[in-house]
Amino acid sequence: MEYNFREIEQKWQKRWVENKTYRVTEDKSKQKFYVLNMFPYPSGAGLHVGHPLGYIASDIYARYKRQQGFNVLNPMGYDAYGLPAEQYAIQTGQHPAVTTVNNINRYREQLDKIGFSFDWSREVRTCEPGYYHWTQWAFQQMFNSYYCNRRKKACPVSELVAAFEKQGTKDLDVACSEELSFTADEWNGKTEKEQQEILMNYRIAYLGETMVNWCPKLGTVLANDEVIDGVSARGGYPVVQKKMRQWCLRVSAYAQRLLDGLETVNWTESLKETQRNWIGRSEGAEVRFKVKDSDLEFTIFTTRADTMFGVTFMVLAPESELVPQLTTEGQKAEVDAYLERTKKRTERERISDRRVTGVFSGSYAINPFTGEAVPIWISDYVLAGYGTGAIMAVPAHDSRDYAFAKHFNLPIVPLVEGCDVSEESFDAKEGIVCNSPKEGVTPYCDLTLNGLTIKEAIAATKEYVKKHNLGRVKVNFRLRDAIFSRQRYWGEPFPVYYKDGIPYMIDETKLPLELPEVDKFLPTENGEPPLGHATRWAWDVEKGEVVENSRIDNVNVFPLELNTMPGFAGSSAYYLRYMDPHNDKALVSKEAVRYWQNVDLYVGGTEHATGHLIYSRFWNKFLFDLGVSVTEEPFKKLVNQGMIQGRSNFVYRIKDTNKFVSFGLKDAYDVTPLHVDVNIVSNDVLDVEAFKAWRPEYANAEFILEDGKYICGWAVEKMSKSMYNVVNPDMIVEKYGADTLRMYEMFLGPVEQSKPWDTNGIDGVHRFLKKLWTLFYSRTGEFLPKDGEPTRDELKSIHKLIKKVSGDIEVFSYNTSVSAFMICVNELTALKCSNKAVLSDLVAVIAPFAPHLAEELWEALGHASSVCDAQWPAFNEEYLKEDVVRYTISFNGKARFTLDFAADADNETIQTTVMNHELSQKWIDGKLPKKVIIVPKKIVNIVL
RNA sequence: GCUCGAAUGGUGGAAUCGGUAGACACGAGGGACUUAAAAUCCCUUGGCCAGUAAUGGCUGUGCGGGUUCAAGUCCCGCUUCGAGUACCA
Repeated sequence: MEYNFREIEQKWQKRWVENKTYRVTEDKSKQKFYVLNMFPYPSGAGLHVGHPLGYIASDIYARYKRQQGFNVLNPMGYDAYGLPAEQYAIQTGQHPAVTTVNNINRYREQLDKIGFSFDWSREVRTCEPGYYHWTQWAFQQMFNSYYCNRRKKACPVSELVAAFEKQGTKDLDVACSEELSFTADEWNGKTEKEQQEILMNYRIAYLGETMVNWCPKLGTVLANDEVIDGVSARGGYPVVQKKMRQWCLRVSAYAQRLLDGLETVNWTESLKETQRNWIGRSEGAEVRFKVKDSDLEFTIFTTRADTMFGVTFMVLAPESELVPQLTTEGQKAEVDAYLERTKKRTERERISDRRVTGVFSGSYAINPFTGEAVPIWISDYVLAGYGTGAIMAVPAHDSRDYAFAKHFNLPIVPLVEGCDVSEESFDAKEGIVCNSPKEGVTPYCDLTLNGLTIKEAIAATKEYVKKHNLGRVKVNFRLRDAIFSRQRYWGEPFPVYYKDGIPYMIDETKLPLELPEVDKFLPTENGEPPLGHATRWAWDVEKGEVVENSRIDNVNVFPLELNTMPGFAGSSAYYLRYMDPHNDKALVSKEAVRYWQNVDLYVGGTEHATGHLIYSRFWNKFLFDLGVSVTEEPFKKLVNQGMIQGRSNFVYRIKDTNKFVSFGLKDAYDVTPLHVDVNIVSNDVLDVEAFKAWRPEYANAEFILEDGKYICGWAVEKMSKSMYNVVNPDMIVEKYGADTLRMYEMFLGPVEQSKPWDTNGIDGVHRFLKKLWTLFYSRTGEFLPKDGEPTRDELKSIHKLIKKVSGDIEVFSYNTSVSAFMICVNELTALKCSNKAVLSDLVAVIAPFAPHLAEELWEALGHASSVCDAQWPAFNEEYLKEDVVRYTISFNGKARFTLDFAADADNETIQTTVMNHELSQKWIDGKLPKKVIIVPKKIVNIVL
């Protein structure tokens, strides 16, 4: 009987649905295990063969854990808000909700064919009100919280207000946008509006005036991780800097915790490193500089406090608030011209064109360590957003300052013994400090760093700064607050209305605030976001409901926020929602979250390293402070699956003809390589007839063949329609079955590694499954397995397999597991094994990989339950023991011959036997060997 | 520029603690069955050399050194490729 995968797979997929096989509930009698995939954005293109890679890997793990007796949560859902659906809506007028649902249905259809063990009853979609209710709710909680640096957690803003009323900002140590200082009396004397504005400085979700990445083409702002090389990550449109009032999340408050948390999670070192770099902690000092002939002073941040004596000028960011204050009359025209020029440059230009530019402000700053006056310059190599937006320039020891000094002919003072700064700066933090204070100059302060190492000098200077109150020791982070507003339609609406220009949260009990209908998805004529088109988008405070805009009256009815939330809002806490997806009272119930805790295994791509994986850790930490989440970190272990690239094929057309020459002969002609659809190429051999039928212009194509075949060239490229290298999983499933697809994707190589898709090897895997089938069914359809005692060889083979696969799954080495299956099946076939017990074990261990086939065979073997609940077999070392162990006998590391010994032979016996062996005598040649090394089970090496 | 990772046959990739490479699969070549094809099965397959043959020898994991009885694996110095990040003071 043939292995009829189509029938088998259909049958079991239906049964799984009927029997609710993958439904999970909180079961306190079992240990939980939470497996999660990064949920997909359902794009219009559908799934290609690369998408399921991670899902298959995690599905195998989930099934394996279940067979080990764990209660496994393995959910799936959709990150349904996003730009493509909205862009499509703008072009076609089709409502994004419709596009999204269509895409989701298509995804679901494709996913179902692969046989995943997802509990679809827990599906979430970020665009559904029942889901974004809790996205909005979390935002409100952030609005109502501030971050206390002392307790290192988020606390209610009401506590902060109480503190202001009692003692103003005295003893305040909280995360803020700007250091403010006021007394209780001053606070109490302020109007509501003024107080609200001050509170914005402290809220975790706050409205802030910030420089944003504005993408004119998309008509929206983008977060830093959504901008790559100065263009938008989606669409690749130019991005410019613009100051805007936006909702922001005070992610920076959590910088230290985000950094510390990395030590506690089981992620790859490289991913943790990426996050560390993104968080960018740097220890340094803030030092105040007075402005010459003025009462003004300003603060700079430096990590190189030891270089205070090498400061030869100061630089301000063009956007710095100090610029207008420090620009002198005489320089004003020049400065304004410079500011105008830099403003026009996009982020991209600033990156690509790194010419040294700058302008003198006309003012001088007094170095607090030397009393020296140094000129203050303005240049765009200093960033407004980092540190204080102002730096002290030490050209001798900073390459950027060096380039600037050279360009504008400013002095360079070296401070490290023996360093040569005639050609380039000496940036290394190694060496002995000299020149401080400058030789021959009467010291202005009593600090001498000469003779110290740079490290010691930094510490000494920091100490001095503290002692003399010249500034303070400071830790800076590169991590910025996340900009949380998008000028888009297809996103979560903010549950916010505006009264007198001040944002207020709509009542928590009235959530969710549903996305309104609009007739156009573009910005309005006066530049408002698309929600500006909504006619019913006002909030009646009295009634607690959305009403017509016409009713806005400044008493009870107020306009609602027009921005929507960014893509990462909905994906930041979805793993919590899966624990309790239908709860309309809370994001997640206490019981559910206490049971499921956090994600044990998270599988997804590295592209989310600085986006989703930062935001969602932040979001979780915030919810942890609130007591909603019960763990500090959301994802215990993280596996990054590699990207599957396309393997494109080429045909070579001889120029100006319709003649195509085979790969091996192409060098003899003048040819143009052309992409050819990989689906009509097999093992790089072109299906010539299919090629003629592929495109009308090729109908009359002629071919120059080699060995009667047309061989195509190939290259690894991104999988995309335009390269004709997209392989659709449905096609593979249709041709070979889901089980073959699953096993083949795993066999392709390590899950973490990126690799090109190549359908060529799939026959081998399919052949293997057919071979497995023949262990169970004869050609005539007779069921072969019989009761009885397994032989020693059979036991050895199957236990070797169990041991190997058990170990491999734990470390995600699925490709070697598939090899092990092949070896075992070959062995059992050779042994003509028909033992039921042995074959049951085989089916049980292959079940996570090929669930449909396993179910079919499991049932045939007479088991009543699903193979999903088949206990994972234990291996017995006894069976793996060899009777005889073959040793390789080496002399000075060169293998010479082999000898067999009983497995339990002791070293002394082995040594004696080897030394007395006639073949050994030839090499030893009568002399005594220096050393005999016996490596257990492997080698006897005799050192002569 | 900085950080991290990788490099093994024609190809994808194996190789726990350093243990004497190339598992498994593809492709290729040869053979069996068949009128023929498909399917299936068997043999060979890193390179070079010797032999009628079983077999034997040399060489071989990007390059150059080193440690070791023994190095794909450890150490030092390079080359190339990939990923992340980019004026972060």
